[in-house]
Amino acid sequence: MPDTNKIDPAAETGHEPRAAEKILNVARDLFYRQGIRAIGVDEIVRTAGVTKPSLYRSFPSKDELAASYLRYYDREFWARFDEAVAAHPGDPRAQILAFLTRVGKRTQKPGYRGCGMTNAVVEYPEHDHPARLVSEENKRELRRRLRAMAKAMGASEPDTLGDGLLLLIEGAYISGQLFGAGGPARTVARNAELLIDASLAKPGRA
Amino acid sequence: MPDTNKIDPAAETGHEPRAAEKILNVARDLFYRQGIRAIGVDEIVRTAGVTKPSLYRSFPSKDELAASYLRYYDREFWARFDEAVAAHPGDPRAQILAFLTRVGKRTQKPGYRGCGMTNAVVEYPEHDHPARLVSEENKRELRRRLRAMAKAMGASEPDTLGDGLLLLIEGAYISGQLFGAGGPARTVARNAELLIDASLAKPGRA
DNA sequence: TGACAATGTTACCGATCGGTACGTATACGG
DNA sequence: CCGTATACGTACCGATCGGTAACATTGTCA
Repeated sequence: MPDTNKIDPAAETGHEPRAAEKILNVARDLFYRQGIRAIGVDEIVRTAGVTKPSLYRSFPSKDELAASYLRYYDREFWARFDEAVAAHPGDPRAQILAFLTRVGKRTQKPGYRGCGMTNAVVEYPEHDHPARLVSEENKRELRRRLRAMAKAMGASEPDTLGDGLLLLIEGAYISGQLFGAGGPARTVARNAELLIDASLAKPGRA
Repeated sequence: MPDTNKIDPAAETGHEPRAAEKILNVARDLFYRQGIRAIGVDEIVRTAGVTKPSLYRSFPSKDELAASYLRYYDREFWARFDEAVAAHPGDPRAQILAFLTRVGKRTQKPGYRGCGMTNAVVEYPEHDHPARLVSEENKRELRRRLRAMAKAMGASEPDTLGDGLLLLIEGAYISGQLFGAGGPARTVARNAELLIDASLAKPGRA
């Protein structure tokens, strides 16, 4: 299924960047670092060195530009996720821990701003906003995969464990940008490890 | 230490609400439900049935009004937290679980919008923003208390457990507004229970 | 009743918001 | 050399942003 925006600026490389590509690259950077609502289209086109009509020729609206930014972010996210999965074939526990170890490290880097999609959900509570739709789809799929991995691990309550891992992940995204280096997000992999092992033990209490 | 805003509209009741009080009440509702950046001062004063100079005589700026909203939110938060603590004297495990059980329930209610302070951090990445300062102070104190409670429980890695609980809490705030009813936030207390019990067992692995 | 302080109101400010009508430059095929 | 299509820029739109100057109203206490 094709993108909503008319052009895919990251299609092939080798050419000098077209206006649409420069715009999306700048928008990705500014939207992520400052927030979508905080950045105006004027600032985007000024930074990209283009003009406003160029933006609106490639993207129907600012909201759709934001959605394109998040679709890009979504692809990057799954690339990172699948990389961790591919590093430990057939071992979902190691897959999750590898992913969370890298998340934990990223959260400690200066200027970390959390998950672009999570942030977009906070910025846009309206359920039909283009940016939110992309984010919600990503999170639903993440939840589905985490639950499946928890089941594959043999957890006694796979849905609980999958959801618990998602809570830890989202908590790491937020805590990372809230506390910076040395914050709670540093422990996300270790806490996931504890939670997983506790869930693999027999039924637990009543 | 007194508030930054000139007036405390929730000081005593029994009088017909002054403009400042009406403004703050409306701002609390709109800022929480829609987000701070999404709401303009015109909409606030219009909804409150007052005019703009009334706002700016009681609050130095919109940013400071947002900070006042968050200070109010901070007080409500600690009231809820201390209520759970007081319900289980000397039993930090039960205190945490009581608090998280209520958090989990709140996240399932329609229109749930997460934690106002967490949302403000996402909306304002600048570290010197008045709204962010209030939120960061709240979160630092929460982290401190969670770690202290983890230590009081006798956790083998108290800082790890305290931080893990904070990750679960922040994850519940986000997931609650992201997934709505039936989302992962429902399991926050159960996952905290698993994590706590795993952390109370002996050292774990290397 | 008169003076003062607190509060509310009308009307306005420059800046920025997202978005667009319309003209211009460049590349390419005939 | 011309016609056409594609890509980009100039100049502008009404609406809304956060914030304010100047004036009117009210309550209180002497």
